[in-house]
Amino acid sequence: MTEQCSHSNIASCTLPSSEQVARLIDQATELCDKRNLRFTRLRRQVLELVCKADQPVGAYHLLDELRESGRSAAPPTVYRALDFLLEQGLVHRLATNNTYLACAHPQQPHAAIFLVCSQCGHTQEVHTGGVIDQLRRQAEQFDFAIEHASVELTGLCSRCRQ
Amino acid sequence: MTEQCSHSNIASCTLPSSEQVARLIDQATELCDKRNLRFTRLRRQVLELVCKADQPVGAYHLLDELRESGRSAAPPTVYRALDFLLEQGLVHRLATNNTYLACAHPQQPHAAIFLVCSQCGHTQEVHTGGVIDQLRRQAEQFDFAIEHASVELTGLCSRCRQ
DNA sequence: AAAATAATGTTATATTATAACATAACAAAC
DNA sequence: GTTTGTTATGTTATAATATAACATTATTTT
Ligand SMILES: [Zn+2]
Ligand SMILES: [Zn+2]
Ligand SMILES: [Zn+2]
Ligand SMILES: [Zn+2]
Repeated sequence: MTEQCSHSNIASCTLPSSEQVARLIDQATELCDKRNLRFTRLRRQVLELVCKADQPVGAYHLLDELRESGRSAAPPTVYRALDFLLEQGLVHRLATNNTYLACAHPQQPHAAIFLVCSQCGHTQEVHTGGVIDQLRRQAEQFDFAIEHASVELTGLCSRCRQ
Repeated sequence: MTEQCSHSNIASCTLPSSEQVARLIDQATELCDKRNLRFTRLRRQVLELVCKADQPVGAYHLLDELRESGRSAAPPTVYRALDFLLEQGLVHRLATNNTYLACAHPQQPHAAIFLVCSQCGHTQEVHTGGVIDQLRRQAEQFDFAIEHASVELTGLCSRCRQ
């Protein structure tokens, strides 16, 4: 997991510290508890793997990691866990490259946009009310009610531009 | 193809008229001519199929239609044609549902956003400089240079809301 | 403890897309 | 107009992503 918080952009290319991962797992535990949902060992393990990755990861990469960890796993194993995490807003899915990444702010529901580096894969989640509001206004002009906004910007990150 | 022009929103749910399809084919012919590219029979046929569809279509749907038309075709047949059309800006690809639709304004390069109805599949291409400009500004704050913006809004279209 | 529910295991298969190499069509050069 | 190089297409196989269907296990409720 990269530091995806738009408020601490400077550290955005550092590797995920174990503290950051632990914090997200704690938040997830609390959140599932609050919602009376089972944060099972499998779901926790998949979230950990997604958090630890320094880039969005594919489902089959997670599957390999689950297997390496000794657990018996097949595609449905990982897809079901990912579906749960997606429903709970703990991870996001990037449609442009079929990958999954941990949400940086799972506590409150939010719309986000993603900056995906086409060179190094580094991906940053940005919470920006402004863009989403403007999209909503645009959609309203067409009498269109947005249920989900997928905004994925592909390009070069600051590091790769230098 | 649906009428995707943001200037004639009212007709957005009408079926594509053969004139509209013919117009887009003409534009494509002219455009390829200008660029010294070969608008072959296959490429024309695939573009026609995409244009005639009243919704974005999947690659394998196009493949079936090619075969029904009597042509020998395999997956690479359609994907290569689609790649060409994508490169030339004649069609767009929707990442959220792996479908392809004809560009409403292939003449000038542009960034577009898509309103995808989750109920009827109707999809509208909207050209809106404002949103893209704001996205670009947001990205600049992170020293990020956008190469491609994928903005796909899923929700209910006006017809399905009633 | 029994019954109901939810989660996971397991096998098979669907869907989307590309690799690799052969053939054919076309364009440029001779 | 034939050779030569280039581009496009045909063809077979396979990769990558995702889901269906049903059996088993774990958890919760009664
Ligand atoms: Zn998030
Ligand atoms: Zn980068
Ligand atoms: Zn367009
Ligand atoms: Zn609709």
